[in-house]
Order: sequence, then C-alpha cells, then structure tokens
Amino acid sequence: MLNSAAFKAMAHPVRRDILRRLRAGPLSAGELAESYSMSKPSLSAHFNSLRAAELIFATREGNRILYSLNVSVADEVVSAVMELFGVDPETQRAARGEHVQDS
Amino acid sequence: MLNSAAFKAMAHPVRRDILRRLRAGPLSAGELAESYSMSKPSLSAHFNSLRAAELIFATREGNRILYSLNVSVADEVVSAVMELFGVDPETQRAARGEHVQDS
DNA sequence: AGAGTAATTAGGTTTTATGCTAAATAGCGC
DNA sequence: GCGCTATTTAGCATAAAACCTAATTACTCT
Repeated sequence: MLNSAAFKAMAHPVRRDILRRLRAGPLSAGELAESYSMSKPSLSAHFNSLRAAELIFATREGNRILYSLNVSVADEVVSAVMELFGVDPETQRAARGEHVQDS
Repeated sequence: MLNSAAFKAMAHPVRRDILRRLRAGPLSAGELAESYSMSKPSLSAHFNSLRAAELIFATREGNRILYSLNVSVADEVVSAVMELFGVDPETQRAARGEHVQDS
C-alpha cells in the first residue's frame, strides 16, 4: 500500500510542479531549478522529499543528475486518491466530460 | 482550479482517514473522535484544516456538529491528481484491472 | 593535477504544523 | 437559570518544514 510520504510530498506547490514537468520526460536538477526563484539547495531538498516518497528517481548523466517520474508509484497515488474519495470509474469519466450514449 | 490547501489537508493520515470515513455519510465530531487516540481539541484542529480546504463542511444538529464530505471538491481533487500525473482514463481503467475485449 | 560546472550536504534561522490542557461557547432538558 | 453534553477557541510547547549561505563532492576537460 501507499506511503504517507507521497501525500506529504504532494503538499508543496513547487513539488507538484516538478512532478507535472517530469511527466514529459527526465530533466536535470539544473533544468528544473531554472524555473523557480529559489536557491538550488532548497530545490535539492524538494528533490529529496520526492525521492523519499519514491515519486521520482535520480540517475547520473555525466556531470548532471537526471530526475525521472516513477510512473508506477504515480499510478498508485492516483488509485489511492480515488479510493480515498470512493470515486468509481463511471463517475470519474462523467466528471471529465465524457458521455455515454443514452440508450 | 484547485486550492493548495486541499493537498496540504490530505498530507496527514488522520485527516485522510476522516475523509475516508465521511464517504459513507455524515458523522459528528464526537463519533469521529472516538476512533483516534488524540485529544478532541487536536481533532477539532484537523476538522478546521479539512474545512479550510473545503473538503468537508459542518452542519449543526442540535447539540452536535455533523461533518460531511464535500463531494464536488473531492471530485476536483481526484481530477487534479490525475492531471498531475497525466493519467488518461483508459490507462486508469486498465490499472484498476478492467479489460476491454481484444478486437 | 587544476579549473570549471553541476549538484549536493552542512549548518543555521524562521515559519508552520501538531499536539496538549484549560477555559469558553452552544444547545438540551429540568 | 442550572447542570449536562458536545465541541470549539485560547494559549502554549515541541517538532517538522522550508528557506538561506557556505562548503563539499562528483564529474569533465585540458
């Protein structure tokens, strides 16, 4: 089952933004850092928080460190939130504006 | 769009448990409190946190105060988390073990 | 090896969160 | 009004989160 650390990690807007950006593919610490008006060490702490929750993982690429989204944990989080609020898939599809033909 | 307060509210295990329990219907502060080894004032602070995020709302019932899940905000949270991780509905349905017939 | 670049860890401060006890508020029933 | 029950607000202590600068580590290139 899902760790409480994942929910804590999602509590900060910068960390949520990092997750959103990593959806598209890995980015280095520096590339990520450019977008935020925050010191690199502070960003690094956010990476640690996300890494502790296993929402992201790091790989070294020569000089730089690349961060990637951990897709399987991301999916677990989505499922956990759906369970939390008792959303059934039909309801969710409707909420997203998709419709089924009235019989 | 969705408030950051909702994510903060979900960061605490007791608050998540409260949300889970309110899925089934309204409960009073006292009924909720029975389950946790925590003082009532501390629980009350958790209610405030959930209320500030509009994830729950309170109605007075005589002597007691009933808390209810705010379903529309709950749905917004689910959508926000799905957007965050870029889950498309098809993928999500598959992750939940539902299958479509191979054509 | 030494200089340069990328990113972290160390150490410290400030703010926010989480918990407590004691006191206050709100409604109920006599 | 008074006592009882339910719950909150007030006030306070401690723990955790979030930020900073300075120093360190890890790698590349000449």
